[in-house]
This record gives sequence, C-alpha cells and structure tokens, in this order.
Amino acid sequence: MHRPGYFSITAVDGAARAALLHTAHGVAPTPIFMPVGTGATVKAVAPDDLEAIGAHIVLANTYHLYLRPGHELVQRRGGLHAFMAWHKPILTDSGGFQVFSLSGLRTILEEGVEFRSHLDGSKHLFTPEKAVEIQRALGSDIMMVLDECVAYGTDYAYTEQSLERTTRWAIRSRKAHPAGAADKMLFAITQGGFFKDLRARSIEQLTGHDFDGFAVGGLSVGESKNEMHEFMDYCAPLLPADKPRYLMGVGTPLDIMHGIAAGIDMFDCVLPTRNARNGTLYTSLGKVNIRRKEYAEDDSPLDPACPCYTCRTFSRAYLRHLYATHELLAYRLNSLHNLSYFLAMTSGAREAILRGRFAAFRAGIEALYAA
RNA sequence: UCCCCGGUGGCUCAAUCGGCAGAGCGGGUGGCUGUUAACCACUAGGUUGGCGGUUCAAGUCCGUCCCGGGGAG
Repeated sequence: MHRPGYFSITAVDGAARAALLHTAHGVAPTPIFMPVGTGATVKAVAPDDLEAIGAHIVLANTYHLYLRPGHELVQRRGGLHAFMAWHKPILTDSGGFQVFSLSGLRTILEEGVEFRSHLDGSKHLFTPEKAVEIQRALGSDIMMVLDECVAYGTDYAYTEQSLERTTRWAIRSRKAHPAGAADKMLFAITQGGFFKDLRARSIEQLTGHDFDGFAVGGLSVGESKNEMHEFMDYCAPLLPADKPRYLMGVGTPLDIMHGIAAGIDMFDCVLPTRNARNGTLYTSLGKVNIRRKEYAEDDSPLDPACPCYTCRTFSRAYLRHLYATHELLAYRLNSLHNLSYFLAMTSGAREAILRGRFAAFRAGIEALYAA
C-alpha cells in the first residue's frame, strides 16, 4: 500500500516504535532524523551527499523562503523539490518558531501574526491560511500548521490563551487544506508550555481533529534537560498511537534517544549542522571539539567506526587544520560527518527496535555522552 | 654625514591637553536544540627599543644612543 499520509507501524519495543511514513516523494522509515535545510539547502551539503548518507526527509522553512526568494518564485521553478534538486520528502516548518525567535518584531493577533522582515524591515502578516498557501506553493510533502511557541518562563495565563489560539489556528489550517488534499500532509503542533494540564488540553483539542501527524512544539526553549525529558515523557503517550509523532527542534543524541524511548517518531535539529560548522563533532567515542590542540598531530580518523567519506578519507590533524584556517571544505566535511552520525544513530535505533533491543542500544549511546 | 618618519602583546596598529596601556587578528578554551548563527563568549599574553632627565604623574615632553624605512649629498 502506498498513499501519502499512510503510517504503518512495523514494530514496537516498549513505547518505542519503528514505522514507515508514506509521502508523495517516497517512504521514510522512522524513527527518523531530518536534517534542517532552512533556506532550501542543508548548509554546506549537496543533495547527492545527503542521499548517500541516508537522509530521507529534509526540512525547509516557510518564513525564510517566503521572504527570499519568495514562494511564488519557487513555485514557478516547479516547487522546492525541483528548485533544490532534492527528490525525496520535504517537511516545511510553518514559520511559527521564527515568529517566536524574532519576538520584538512581531505582534500576535487572532487573525495571525504581524511581523517585520529581519532582512529589510518590511511588514507582513502570516495567517494560518497564508502559511498553508505558502507551503503548498513550495510543494512541501509535510506541512506544519502556524503555531505560537511561547518562551520558557511564560506564565500560566498567557500560555493557556496562546495554546487555545494555536488550536483555533490549527483548525483554520485544516480547513484551508482538507484531509488528503493534493498528496500533502498537514501536521498539528501541540503547545502548552511547561504546564502539564495545558499540555494535555492542547493535545486533547488538536487530536480531536483529523491531522496527518502531531508535533510536540515548545520544547528546547531554555528549560533544563530534566524538564524537557519530563515533558517528552508526559506528552508522547497522549498523542494518537496510529499517527506520526514529531518532536520539533530536538536535539542532542541523548534527547533523541529519550524521545524515541518515549514513542516519538520524527526529529529535526540544527545541532549536527551548526555544530559541524562550529567545530563540534559527534562520534562513536563521544563529542570531539576538532579545534583543540590535542588533535594537531592526530593522524587517526575522526571516528574509526564511521563509514562516512570524511572518516574514510581524512585525519583529525587535517580536519583541525582545515577548521583552523577557515577553509570552506571544513564545513562540508564536518557537516557530512555529523549528519552521517545522527542518521546512522536513528537508523540504528530503528534496527534495534525491530529486534526488540532498543534499551541496550540507547544505553550504548548514553554511555558516550554521560555527563 | 645630514634631514624626515617610525619603534607599544606573537602580528598589524590605537591611546585626546602629560592622567588607570587598548583593539583586531593570532594563541588557549567553552557554548550552540522547529538556523537572523562559517557564530557567540571566556581566557592568557606588556620593563611601550636602551639609558638618563623634567614632572605629583611620561607610551606621550627633553637629552643621548640603538634599530627600521624614506630622502639629500
């Protein structure tokens, strides 16, 4: 069976699940890590490299592409897949998080959110309908509803008011893009800050409607690890078991293992790509800061257990040299490796779930990053 | 030989009228979670070319020597 939106669970291990998510551009195995390609590019990495290291879904951003180069321009080029030459699934974020992170330039109204471009100060209005329209024009496979992500520390009253509005916006989004329309999925985003009753209410309201998947938003906004994990554990089981569950913006290897254990299927995070560009690399031996002097004459591969091009071909000494001298190749090789690592880690988790051995797999990852 | 310009952290250079010697880069290290991030932060590092003088106080003013650059002869 192959139809976009179809989500078939193949195996369950504790709360962890292994499944297949069908989209108009192919089937994605979960749990999955989705590299972030905000501006229609996963920074420093070409699509053929992404495919080679096992990426199945790439993220792009409504806010950024709407501002530049413009969603209509992308549509005239045949949509994002053709434009960026990535022919597997694309998930687009709605711009809700950008509205949050650009706070100060924005005003939230019932109708939508009014904001000023960080590029030229021009004024714009995003409504839930507009966000859907933009994402359809981009040709996204998985669209996200416009939501409001409240800052860590937001009080109960505002968080409650905000989550209710996010629910109303989600319902308007679904009306703008009815279930099953045009082979494109639409995911709702649950909110509720750091109040469990509000989290439960948000989930209850949104799961009462026919969305193709459900995301947990509003985590990794400055809270402690313990709080983040506590809320992952709380929210995941409340989400429908037969739909994909997506934890937005998370996270570190430990966070992802925790999420998978809680029953999350999808993750995205800038960490592997941003940290790669900033010199922090994830390996089977733990984190490696390639800037450090101790690697200056280290002829060993970055990660002896990693089959990626970077690790097969270059020494730590060379990678350190490239980074220290600001050579552009450093960004590509480091990004390629970090993405490889995250993708191998999540596909490894999937294999472990299929064999009923996820707990042991998770323990192995946790041992590497024990604080 | 004379004239002019200069000598300050590893490098390139700031420092008002004489008033707590700084920056950028480089060095060492940390951070980064739905990307305004090839970014941000911390830290080490000084006999201000030498010697003497004036002054409450000198990188700064005076004398002298050394070094570098330019010019004249």
